[in-house]
Amino acid sequence: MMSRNPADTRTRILETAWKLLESGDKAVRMSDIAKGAGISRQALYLHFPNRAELLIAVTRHIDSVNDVDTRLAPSRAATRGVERLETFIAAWGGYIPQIHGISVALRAMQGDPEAAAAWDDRMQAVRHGCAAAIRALATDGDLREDLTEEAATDLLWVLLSVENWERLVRDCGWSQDAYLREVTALAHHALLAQSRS
Amino acid sequence: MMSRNPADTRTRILETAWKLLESGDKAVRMSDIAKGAGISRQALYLHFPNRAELLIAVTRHIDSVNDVDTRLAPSRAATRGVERLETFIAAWGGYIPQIHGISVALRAMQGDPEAAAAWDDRMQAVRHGCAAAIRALATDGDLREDLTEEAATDLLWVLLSVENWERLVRDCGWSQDAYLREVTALAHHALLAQSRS
DNA sequence: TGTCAACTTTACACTGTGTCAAGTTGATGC
DNA sequence: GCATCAACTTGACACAGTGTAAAGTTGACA
Repeated sequence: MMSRNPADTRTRILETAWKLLESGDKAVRMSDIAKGAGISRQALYLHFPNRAELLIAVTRHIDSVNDVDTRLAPSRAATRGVERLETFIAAWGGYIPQIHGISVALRAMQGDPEAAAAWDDRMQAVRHGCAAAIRALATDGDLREDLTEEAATDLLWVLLSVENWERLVRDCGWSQDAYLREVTALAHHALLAQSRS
Repeated sequence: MMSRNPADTRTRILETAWKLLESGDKAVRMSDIAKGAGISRQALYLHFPNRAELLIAVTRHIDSVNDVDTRLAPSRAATRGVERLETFIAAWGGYIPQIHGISVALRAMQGDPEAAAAWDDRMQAVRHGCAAAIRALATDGDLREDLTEEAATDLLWVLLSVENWERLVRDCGWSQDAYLREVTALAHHALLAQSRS
């Protein structure tokens, strides 16, 4: 028993789970994570009460590793609405690949109310970002006239969903660059009063 | 034992499963379907080899009840590209509510390769419809110049995904009418060379 | 009357999650 | 040096849901 530091073990579990989820191919059972982290399956339950909590902890771990606030800083700093929209799409769209694996696992646990709530919270956070961008657009008078701010927020939020990223990048074989480019262009055409390329 | 006709029992199973999936609230186990159809759980396996095959049979049943070909006739009959796009969105978008329940169940069975393949097939069929509409647009010269036919097909396909419908109608509380209206408008702005309302 | 097909009941194997209890082991304090 | 404690181990078990197997019931039909 080399490393007996509980914090070490915890992060090793989280990193292992992240890696396994990211690789995506399989189902990722508790025993897989335990084996990957080099501990017994039961030891997982010394660190996390159940699978849902473990997955939720993984998302928080990914967030802290990636420093979400820093990623979003350019968007918050943007002065013009269009700029804010573009930087937000770049920030969130660039973050999706990181959380894609955990997203699949969490959505597959629809049965568990805790897991559902955790994923829902994250999506609501994204929605707030969308709302802020749309509000900035509206303030500049750049929002398409026949769209409510509410409706525009919903549309942008849906457009930027992880599922859409999965479809385009994984199913359609788009590169991450192509995804960002086309989604940004689509948002322009769909949301702005007059589209400027 | 009143109705001993196997075909009757089969359709009763399919209708029951459809109804239960549509209601959406719960997990819909084999025993739920059996109870709903008024037979024993084991009798299900006299009609379907496993859960995946049953779910697939439900989708086929829904298709036959709803007569998909008739729904798509207006789209195929459309002469101009824009008209074809609009009628296709109306047809498919109007069909989504019917298959929404089974869609959730089938996607939740990602583990099962048969279920995955079945859902994939259906999505590819939708994609073909998207491709036909895009091709018609391109032929008319109405497609946005900076879009490949391929890319435009991908975008339309993603836009019309069941997941996006779920988000907008279920999560955001849009009416089916609002969904069809806004999605059609979005497709116009996103895909057409110059948007005409 | 006998046979067959649809269906029933009971029982069990398998997988994956989560719980419980009784060890083992290494660091730390005294 | 010795006890203690926390992290971890092994092994067993309950539970849910799917799928399999086997033996019995029942109604239709020839």
